[in-house]
Formats: sequence, C-alpha cells, structure tokens
Amino acid sequence: MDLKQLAALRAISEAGSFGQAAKRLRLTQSAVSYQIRNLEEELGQTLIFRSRPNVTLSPAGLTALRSYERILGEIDQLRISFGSRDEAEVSGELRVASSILGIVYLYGDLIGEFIYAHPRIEVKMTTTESGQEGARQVIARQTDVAFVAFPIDGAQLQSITLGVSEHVAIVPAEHRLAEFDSVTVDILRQHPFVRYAPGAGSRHATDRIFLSGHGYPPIILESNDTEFIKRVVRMGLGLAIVPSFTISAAKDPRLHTLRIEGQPTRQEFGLVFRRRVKSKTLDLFCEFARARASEILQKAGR
DNA sequence: CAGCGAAGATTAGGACCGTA
DNA sequence: TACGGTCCTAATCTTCGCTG
Repeated sequence: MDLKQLAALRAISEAGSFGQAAKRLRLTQSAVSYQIRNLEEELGQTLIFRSRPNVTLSPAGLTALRSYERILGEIDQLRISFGSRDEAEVSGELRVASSILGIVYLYGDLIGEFIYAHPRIEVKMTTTESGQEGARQVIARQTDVAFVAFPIDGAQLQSITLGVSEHVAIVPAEHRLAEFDSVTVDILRQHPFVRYAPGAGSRHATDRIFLSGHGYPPIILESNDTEFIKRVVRMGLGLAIVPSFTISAAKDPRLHTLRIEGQPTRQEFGLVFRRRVKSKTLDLFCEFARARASEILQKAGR
C-alpha cells in the first residue's frame, strides 16, 4: 500500500468517477483503476461501488479515506516540526517604524497586507514623530526598517525609494486666495504660516521652498501633526503647506488647495534600513514594499 | 428492446529502476 | 548487463443507463 493509491481513492471520492479522478491526478483512467484494484486486492475489501452515473466509496473506502487524511495531517505536522513546511515561508520578527502620517495616508494597507501574507513573521510597529526620528531609531538598532521622506542623513543607511509626492498650500475655503488654483511663494509670505516641526519630511520641503528666497512668513505655530495643522488652517489662523495626499485622500470642503508656482514641491519617500544587515524578514519586507510601490504611488498622487 | 454513448475493466507492451 | 517488478499508456472490451 502506498500514498499514491490512497490519493487515487481520495480523487475518486472528490471527482465522482475514475475518469475525472485521473484528470485531476494527470493520469489515465486505467492507471487510476489499476491503483484502486491493487489497493482493494491488498486490503481484501471493495473500496468503491462502481455505480452510474457516479461511483461512491464503500464503508471500507470511507475508512481508508479517513486514515489517509489522518496520515496527511501527521505528515504536515512533521514538516512543521522540522520547519520545512515551506522553505520559502520566512518566520521571525520585524520591527517597522513610521510616522503616523505615513501609516494613515500611505503605508497602512501595505503593512496590513504584509502581516496577512506572512503570518509567521511577527511585525512590531512603532509610530514616530517624524521620518527622521524613524531613521534615527534604525541607526540606533531600535527598529529594523523605517518609512521616511527623503532626504535622510545617515551614511550607514541604505534606502529604497517607493514614490514621489507633491506638496500643496492649503487655505480656508472662505479665504480670499481660495478663488485661485495656484499661488506664488511671495504671496504666501504675506500670510501667517503654520509650519511642520523640525525633522518632519514636509518641514524639509517647506524649508526648500521658503529658505531659497526671502525666508519664512510669520510662523504662528509648529506641529508634526498634519490633522492638527489642517485644523488650525480651517480656523483661519494661517496657511500651511502639506503633502497633497493628505488633502485628496480625505477631501475636506472647508479647505482649498493651491499649487505653488515656480517651486519644486516634489519629495521622494520610501524605506531606510542599516547597510550590511542580513535579515530574511527585512529582505522580504523590502521586496514586498517594492512590489507594491505603484499602489503606494497611486495613494500619494490621488 | 435495440442502439448508442459514457465510463470502468482488462490487456499488451514499454519505460524505468533496483538488484544480483 | 540481464532480469524482474512496478507503474504507466493506449487500445480494446465490457457494462450500464438513456432514448426512441
């Protein structure tokens, strides 16, 4: 008796005929018939009632099938015990850091899908004040990988770019600038400004916009919380520059967005991790993120 | 009830593998 | 390398249910 004969028995049970079972097993009908005949001879029992239109398992056949399924379960268990159930299935731990902004607007789905696809990897998620803080944690070995907005300081870091986002100015819907689609930096300088706190990816973007000219407008407050910044702008306390995906993902009728004329507002975002670190879970995560870069980009651009 | 088609059983022959 | 066993395919036979 061997597993092939029992596999034929199960295939017949599921398919209802020798011919269909043979197709499933990629054999000919006669080969399946041969396997069953040998099994029946060995056991001295009829395992299958040859009836029309469908053949059915005899009580002895059902007993044999139950035994086969128990055996398959045992084999599976044995493979798990020796860690060879699927050599491609990686297990272990992965520490991931991201700003709340990143999780909410860009990476939440990606991280969720990764956890679902790799149940044997324990993902430990840390939220950081900013992407820069995430990168600092990677350098300090407090986390394995961090989602960041570039540029990021750190020679010991390796990076993967996942996409590019634009920045836009936001004003309250009733603001006099709300009748325009775009605005110059000089006009922005005439209004109180709500600025991202140092270290935030978008702070780098606004520094680039304002510090290349005559500096920032009057700063009324700083924050690293995009939702808070949007709230302050809605209250009419000032204008702000935010990543466009934070506006278009959850369109707010109380806010108006303005393209910034003549200024580079694009900013790359992606992953950073320590150079020369060998980790299967990290490799898998980076590959997973790379494969979904277009989906993330779609989120950033929507 | 004969004819037909579908499906299982049987048989001949070949490929492959282990063993002496 | 010859031989025997195993397992397969292809061809053919047999059986059974359906239909006119």
